[in-house]
Amino acid sequence: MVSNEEIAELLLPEVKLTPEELEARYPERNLEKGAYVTRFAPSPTGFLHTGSLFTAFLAYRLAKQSHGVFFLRVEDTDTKRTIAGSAEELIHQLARFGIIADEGFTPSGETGQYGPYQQSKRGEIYKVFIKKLLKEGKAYPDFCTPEDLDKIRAFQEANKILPGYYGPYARDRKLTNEERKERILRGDAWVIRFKSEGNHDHKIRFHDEIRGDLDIAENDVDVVILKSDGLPTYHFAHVVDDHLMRTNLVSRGEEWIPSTPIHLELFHALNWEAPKYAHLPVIMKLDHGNKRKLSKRKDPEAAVSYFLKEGYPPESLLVYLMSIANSNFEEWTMEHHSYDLNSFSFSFAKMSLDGALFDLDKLCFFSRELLATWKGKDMLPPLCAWAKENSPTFFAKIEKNPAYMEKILNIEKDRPNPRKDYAKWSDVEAASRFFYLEDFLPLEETGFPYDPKFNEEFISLFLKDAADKMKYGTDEPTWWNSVKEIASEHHFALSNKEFKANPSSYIGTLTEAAELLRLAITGAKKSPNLHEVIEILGEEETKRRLTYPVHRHCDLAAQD
RNA sequence: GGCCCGUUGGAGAAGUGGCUUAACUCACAUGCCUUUCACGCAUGCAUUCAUGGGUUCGAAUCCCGUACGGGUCACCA
Repeated sequence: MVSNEEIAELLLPEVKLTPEELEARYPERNLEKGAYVTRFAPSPTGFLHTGSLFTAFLAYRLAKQSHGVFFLRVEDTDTKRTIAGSAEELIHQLARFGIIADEGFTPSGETGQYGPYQQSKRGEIYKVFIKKLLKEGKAYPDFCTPEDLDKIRAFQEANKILPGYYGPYARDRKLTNEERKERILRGDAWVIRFKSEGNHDHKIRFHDEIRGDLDIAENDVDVVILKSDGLPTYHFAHVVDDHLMRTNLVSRGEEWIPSTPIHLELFHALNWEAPKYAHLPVIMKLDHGNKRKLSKRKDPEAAVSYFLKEGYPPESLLVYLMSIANSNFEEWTMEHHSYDLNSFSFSFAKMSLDGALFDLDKLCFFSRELLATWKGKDMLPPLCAWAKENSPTFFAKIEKNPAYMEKILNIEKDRPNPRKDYAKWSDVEAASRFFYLEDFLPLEETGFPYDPKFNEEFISLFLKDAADKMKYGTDEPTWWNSVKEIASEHHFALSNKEFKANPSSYIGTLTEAAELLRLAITGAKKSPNLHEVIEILGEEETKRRLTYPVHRHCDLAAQD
């Protein structure tokens, strides 16, 4: 008679540690009541996905607001898909959003008492529990080749039976220990499967923190828990790690709901208490009238790097994500006049169940609102950082005279309702071009779309007069009065009413006069407050622009 | 295909049997303000809560069926 112990020994002779030793090595955490231990557990298989940021962010907030622990564990058990360096990149990108783990991987390395926090380095730990299950007869070696598995599946499909390695179709489950021993000694390749005691016709009920009670069929599949490469599958690694790392709240994407019964059965078999689960909705996108998951391949906004590159402040994205996560967040921001995410208490109860469509418009809205609350000095450093990475020419301009850029950023900021021009840093680059001579000169040469009702000679005279007589270095009303005076001298009506009452006695309206100035000075029909623009440009440059030979260029679509 | 989850306007959503002739926000539209644009302000935008049936004096809210959308059925996570 070959015992389970003997099989376990044959399979995993190198395992000497005991489960008890591990339990002692990773003791229960001593935290205040209600504190959540959460985690973000990415696979280092590529760039940081927007959905992952969402998941990571919420797990982070949950831990923070409950005075718990948030750790970052790298799930790299799929060695084939692992991309070197991507874990580091993930961690650094998360850090740019202020999401820095208390434990596990941080930008400055690995820390914490519950490590290693990288699954590929925990091989021995998993095997300790695999061996335990083996000894207890709760797991067994499976010698099926991929071809064998294909055959089983093909048979099931042909006979319209539920596919999978379970019950009567779990071929090697029925092997005797003698047979197992013989095949192991013979050197046949094996994996370890969990021996499920579940019944697919039974439903189990488990509580999801977001969705409430869920009734799902029990697991009856003998899932692989140890792959032929000696590493565990996700299912087993999750159960062991989250138990040993004392996670008490697992938040993950809703795609994990169907496999939760497997995890629950595993926890039960190991005699552990399962953590709470919260299955987060997935962020979707509308594609030809259909909702679908944000796709890495089709959607640029699926990659967090896209937003960073476009120059959305990380804070904006986070605010937007929180608005999708909790329906009451937006009202909270209005009530508190604040976008401080740390002050807002996130709750599962206010979470909607189906995946929100990613809405770039709304992101921009939040971003504009947020940036409007930042002064020039707050905006300058992140703007610089963005430009340095994404637009060297822009960066050079800023760096040459940061104070100048700060003034530009401060335009119309000093009032109760500041402008909301910028949703992202690249907007600043576009909007500030005319302030820089090297960008303005070529435009000036091409000419501007002056209203055809004025001839060039008149425009020249008016602008020249304005250059000479307008007041510089004064407050706005004084300046504006000087402009009005000049306009009046050139037979512009001082109000639209006056003009309407007596159109023949005026050459045009004050609005039209202002447009001429605006075009000459900024090159566009729309611009921020002219007075502030002039004050930033300075008297000399303003005069130069106003006295530059007038070129009319009517079909400049870009002048808007 | 089996199973699971979901379905309130273009988008995010409030709503948990009567206070809903369905909040609020974005987007859109119009108007006011204004030296332009933006801001701000005002107004408009679901006679209806995927759909059919049922329970009830009364349903977006409870029950059943249908449709649609999403997810999942790997030695991937």
